[in-house]
Amino acid sequence: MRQKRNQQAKSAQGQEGSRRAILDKAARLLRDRGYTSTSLRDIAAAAGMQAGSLYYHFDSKEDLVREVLSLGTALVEERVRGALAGEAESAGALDMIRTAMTAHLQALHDKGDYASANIRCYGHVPKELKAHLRKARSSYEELWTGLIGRAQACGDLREDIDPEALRLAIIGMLNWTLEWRRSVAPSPRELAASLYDIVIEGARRVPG
Amino acid sequence: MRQKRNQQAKSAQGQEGSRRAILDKAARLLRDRGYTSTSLRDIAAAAGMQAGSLYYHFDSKEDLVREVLSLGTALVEERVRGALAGEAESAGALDMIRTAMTAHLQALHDKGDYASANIRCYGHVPKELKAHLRKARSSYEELWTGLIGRAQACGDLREDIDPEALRLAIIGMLNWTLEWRRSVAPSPRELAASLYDIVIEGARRVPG
DNA sequence: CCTACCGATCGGTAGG
DNA sequence: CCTACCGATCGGTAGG
Repeated sequence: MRQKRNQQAKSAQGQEGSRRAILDKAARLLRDRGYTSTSLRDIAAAAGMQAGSLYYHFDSKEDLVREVLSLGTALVEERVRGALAGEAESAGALDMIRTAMTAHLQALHDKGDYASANIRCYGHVPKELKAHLRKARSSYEELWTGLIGRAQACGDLREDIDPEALRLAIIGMLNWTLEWRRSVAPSPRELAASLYDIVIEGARRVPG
Repeated sequence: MRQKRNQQAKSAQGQEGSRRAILDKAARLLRDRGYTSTSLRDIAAAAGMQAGSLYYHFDSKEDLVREVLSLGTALVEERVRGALAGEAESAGALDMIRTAMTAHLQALHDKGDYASANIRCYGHVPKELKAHLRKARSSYEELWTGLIGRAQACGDLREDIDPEALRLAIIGMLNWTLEWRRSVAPSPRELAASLYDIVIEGARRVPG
């Protein structure tokens, strides 16, 4: 009886572990090869099982990929919200933007297979799945809209800049760093500092 | 005799026309679906021919795609160099950067299937082809390195900013606009003006 | 979870 | 350029 319960518990853990292993391997493959050139057989082999066995855990390829890419957005948002929550209460609006940029880059570059897979596959995914992912992104976009809006309201950022353009400029800069050759890229922290400096202070030399 | 020469000329034109039509259709499909989900049968059907007939014009899928994606880089570089060549001699270093940003965005958004295909497929392409494309990109990168270097040398841009970080920030901002929903995006010209303002002047509100 | 298999589709080729 | 076809591989399923 006890034996049986243990087996059930062990089995449940094994199932969850396998499921997580599949997602991990899928994230890496999706990041490296893209949506359509990542086959279920590739994913299964990487996870140490047969192709058909994936259907014990997922209903379809689209289902599996949806979970990977949704996690990608969720993990970035979670990390950024966590970093913001850890800020001192005295932090200004610009400090929070710098913190968010740093956390976003860290989520992308440190074990960021899920986030990278999302960014690199989003454009090539079936439209039904794309619509689903777009909704998940909007929550994160609102976070940034709030950060920028508060910085403008308290006078830290120019109010003549379209907040949506600024948000897309920042996100674009950050996400594009995935295209950099790894050898050239500095640490996420240094990278965030450089890009924050450029976009907030401006690249123009101020005379005097 | 004249008849025959005309036929030959016509035939040559027809071949070139077909070849160009194939590339055009392939560019659009590659932009929309990505590398691996664009089949040769899709491309052939869009160009009004049978799948096997593509091998009359190209040696392989990789060969066809290489030509599309290489053209993508070349067309952007050409447009930017053309715009810079048309600048007044009195143009300052920052004017030239603004001109280059505008031309880059115009090449991306106005009939920019080739450039968009390059940007969206680059990450998912076979590594041999990727190495080839990287070389083609480096010429364009040097153009930007030159623009930024001159602007720093003449005192228009801060010299404490890493020129490579600035180049990648600008290119990242510009290329990421392809991810915007079309309904939201303003014209390339307005877009370039907004992003130039953000990156050069900075988003911070200057007191006073 | 595996074995064994399905129909569909892929890139590519032979021969004209 | 087309017809007709190749072997390989795809996502997915039946039955255990």
